[in-house]
Amino acid sequence: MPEITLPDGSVKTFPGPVTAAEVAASIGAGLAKAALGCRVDGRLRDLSTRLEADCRLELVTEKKRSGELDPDAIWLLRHSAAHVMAEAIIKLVPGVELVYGPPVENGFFYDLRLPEGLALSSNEFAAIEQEMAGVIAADRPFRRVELDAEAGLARVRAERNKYKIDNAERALSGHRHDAREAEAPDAPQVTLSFYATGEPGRDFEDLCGGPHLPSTGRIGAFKLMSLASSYWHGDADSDRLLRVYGTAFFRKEDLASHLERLDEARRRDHRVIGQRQRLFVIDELVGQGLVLWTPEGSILRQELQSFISTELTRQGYKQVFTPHIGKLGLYRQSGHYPYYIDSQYPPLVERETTEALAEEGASCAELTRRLTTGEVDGYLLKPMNCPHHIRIFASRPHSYRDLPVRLAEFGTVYRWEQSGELNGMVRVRGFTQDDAHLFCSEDQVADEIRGCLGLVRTVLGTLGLDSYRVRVGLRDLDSGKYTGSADVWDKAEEACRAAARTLGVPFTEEPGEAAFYGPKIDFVVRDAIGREWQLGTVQVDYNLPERFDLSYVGRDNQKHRPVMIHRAPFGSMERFCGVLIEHFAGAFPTWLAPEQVRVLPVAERSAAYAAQVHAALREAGVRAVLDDSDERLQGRIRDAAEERVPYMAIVGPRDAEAGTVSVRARGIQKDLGALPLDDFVAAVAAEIATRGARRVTERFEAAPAAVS
RNA sequence: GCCACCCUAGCUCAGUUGGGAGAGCAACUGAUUCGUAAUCAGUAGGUCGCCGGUUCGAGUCCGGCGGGUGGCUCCA
Repeated sequence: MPEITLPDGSVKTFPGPVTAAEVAASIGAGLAKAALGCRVDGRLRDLSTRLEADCRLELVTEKKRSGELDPDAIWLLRHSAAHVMAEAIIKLVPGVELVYGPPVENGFFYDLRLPEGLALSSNEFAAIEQEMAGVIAADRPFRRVELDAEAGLARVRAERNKYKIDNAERALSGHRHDAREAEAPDAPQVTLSFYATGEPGRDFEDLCGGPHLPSTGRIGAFKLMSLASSYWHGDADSDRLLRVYGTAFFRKEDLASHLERLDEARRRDHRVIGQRQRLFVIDELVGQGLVLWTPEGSILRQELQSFISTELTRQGYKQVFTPHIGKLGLYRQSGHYPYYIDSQYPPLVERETTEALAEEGASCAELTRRLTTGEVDGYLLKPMNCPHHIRIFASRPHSYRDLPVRLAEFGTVYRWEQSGELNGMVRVRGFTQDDAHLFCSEDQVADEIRGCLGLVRTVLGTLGLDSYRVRVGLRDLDSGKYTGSADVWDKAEEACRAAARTLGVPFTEEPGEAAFYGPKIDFVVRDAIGREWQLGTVQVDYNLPERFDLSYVGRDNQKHRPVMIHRAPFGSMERFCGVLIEHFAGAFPTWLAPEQVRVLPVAERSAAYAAQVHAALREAGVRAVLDDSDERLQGRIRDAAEERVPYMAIVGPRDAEAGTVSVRARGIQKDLGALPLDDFVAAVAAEIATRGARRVTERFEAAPAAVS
């Protein structure tokens, strides 16, 4: 006689086992119709689940009672859509072996193995979608079939699909990789479940832990998105699978708005905007992942660097410059070579050495060996700036009174990223970090970390990237891969934690995410359309000072080991600018905009005055461009608007007469009115100097339409 | 690196079963001189990514290479 406790605290008693669906029906017809699944004692289950014992029951509907979407509902929907897609694909491509089809953040995928010699292309999506639409229109129920382990395994084995056999074996041994329920990871199942999309024995059936929607008809809208490949078990040495991505929603409008969001992201893509606004190019003759900054993009970067430099100077950093390469021995000592050998450009070896080796008939393997041992020396494109900065620190004796020593450099480093990882400006092979290394005593670590965080706050705040969080990467206590003693680590981790707390932004602690030489703090910023980007990092390092035997003389006249802090709060100029392009969708704040004001004479007879306005702006340090082409004014306004120029100064005979300019501001589709030329120049200059704290548009807010 | 897909004018793209290489925008020239999101006309522009193959004939079919996109895997 189960007693069912509902979320409102009420208890319903039934004379015998009931299904969740029946409980829903006993509450109301509306709920019975809306119910998609249920949570039994917090675990997501089918609506058809039989409740035999006392439990807490929550019925899952599209929206929670509070009105927000229930993530479990969308999970059920997408998991079910994955089954429908699998059925459609199997029907259209006989011989396909299904592997694994879970819901994911924005949809679902199904991994499959195509028969030898067969390919699937996105051209076939329409046919698959049509097939799926048929299954959905038929509104077939999802039926769970549960077999004991032996019978279930026998059945899966009979299908001769090694992937599903593996899935079944893993489920029975507790390794369910599609685990969602809290109970899951290590609780072996004692049964295997299959889900039929319709009638067991007649319709499509798939080994699956469930749960699912009551029926296919609940899938309101879906779309196949893309094809990709994946590895079985995520293992590069294992089978390659074809992954078909799709997404599904309860309503067509939700799918439409999802697609609209994707479009918006595509419109903001820094590669698209970067090309349209000519901010950077990546040229295949120069090389993959190597960014060429155009004059326009260079302004953006230079403005950011100047801003950051100003803040660094304010915080007592000293700027340095170091070369792009260094001798291999330097990196052997730091440990970067050969430990990270796979992610470095190969070493440069002197010509005579190469020739001697060739004469000797040495193999590549032999060369590599000698480079590693130091029998052969060479140069390395620097993968990090720290060794160079360390040598600057070591070039003179230091007293405790000097500390902290803060060496900053916009340092360009080169890393051999896998070609498949490269992405526009945000994942590249040569990039300039806003790097600095702080050499300090142990008791200065916390303050120095706080200083780094302050810098981040200032810069991100100015850019309107107000939403960001912090990840504190701590060591994994069970692993021995770290250098340094436990108490030093404890101190460093506590310093990171304490510093993160003072930031006043959300932070998470992630054990196992520390660098091998120390804990770190990563910054993850959220851009204007809600995407997260990992930018910079602050890392505490006890290892390199040891390796380079760094020291300072303490108050006690003894040598002491400094602690190093590595910090690149914005990661790299490439990634940071790429993120900013997307954040601003190319509409940069005036201080960053490559072109700040466009001067537009109404017609040729105003050319002389326009030239005067142009000159006055340039004189004041404003990046102004004069467009005196004989396009009509409308056309030139359109051009400037599309190029996202912050301000247009439109001048005609009336302005020439009165010594004014008529102002248009980006994003405001009208003439704001006229300002005296000097006022306008001063207002633009002030907006630039204050990095947007004061704005030209303020001049028009007090008295809108003062001048028409 | 791996898998799938893609590569046609400066940009965005069309090119049907293998048979004349196209459009819009940009550029250039001329006309137009105009007060707030596209003035009109004309001209020029291509080794159809590169190399090889099949074919009487290849942008189109096949193979190799290069580059890109989406994923996977990685990211000091």
